[in-house]
Amino acid sequence: MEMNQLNSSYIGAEYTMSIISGKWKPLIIYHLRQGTKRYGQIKRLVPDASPKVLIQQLKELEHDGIINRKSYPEVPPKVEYSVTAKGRSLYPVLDLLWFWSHQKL
Amino acid sequence: MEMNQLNSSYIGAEYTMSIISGKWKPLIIYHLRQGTKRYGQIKRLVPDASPKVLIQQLKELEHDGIINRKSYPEVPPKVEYSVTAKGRSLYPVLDLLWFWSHQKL
DNA sequence: CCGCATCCAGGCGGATACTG
DNA sequence: CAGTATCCGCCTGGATGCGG
Repeated sequence: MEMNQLNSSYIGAEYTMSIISGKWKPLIIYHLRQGTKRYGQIKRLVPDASPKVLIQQLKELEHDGIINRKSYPEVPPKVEYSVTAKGRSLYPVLDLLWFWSHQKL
Repeated sequence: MEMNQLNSSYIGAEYTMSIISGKWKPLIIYHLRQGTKRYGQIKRLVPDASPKVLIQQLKELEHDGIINRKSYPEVPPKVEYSVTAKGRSLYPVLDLLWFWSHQKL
């Protein structure tokens, strides 16, 4: 499928946006892009997100197959988040969105 | 400014999305991409949008400099909408969003 | 340490009827 | 023809306190 032809409309663009358009999702993905992180680390990197919302966004990203959650059966608990292959395929999209916003026209 | 370096975080990606993430905006831009259109034509091309919401989306796109509104002082009224240069610079973004959603992983 | 439960507020979009 | 006006439901995200 070639991009230059037959984007029959932009149906589907909304789908992509629905996946990355949570309040903290781009930031979460950005930080996880630097490498696997524990929940507490993410919490500190995104301090303005309340725990409820942060968990919510992580769950949605996990549900959409963008990130992976790995829980270790330890005490105290340890949970690691990392970006999946599908998630990595989003990098060019987020890069372009970022780039457009910083462009002078 | 190069895209491959220093996207200091993804701050800004949200801005781009806020511009194109109205319910009918991608579809509106898609249709206007084919050429200048009158309000009534857009209304027929996007029939599921109520007049209120359609106008609202057009106004926001205009306010953000994505489309241009040209009103002719005639009776009956005639209004034409077209995509601006800034709006055209969004095409690659929307194309990529569309492409990602149709990708098999 | 890593969450979940509850309550709440603001904004977006839908339905319908009306106007210069 | 090209919009306005009004009312209203839903969903996202925020605040706060509790639990395994």
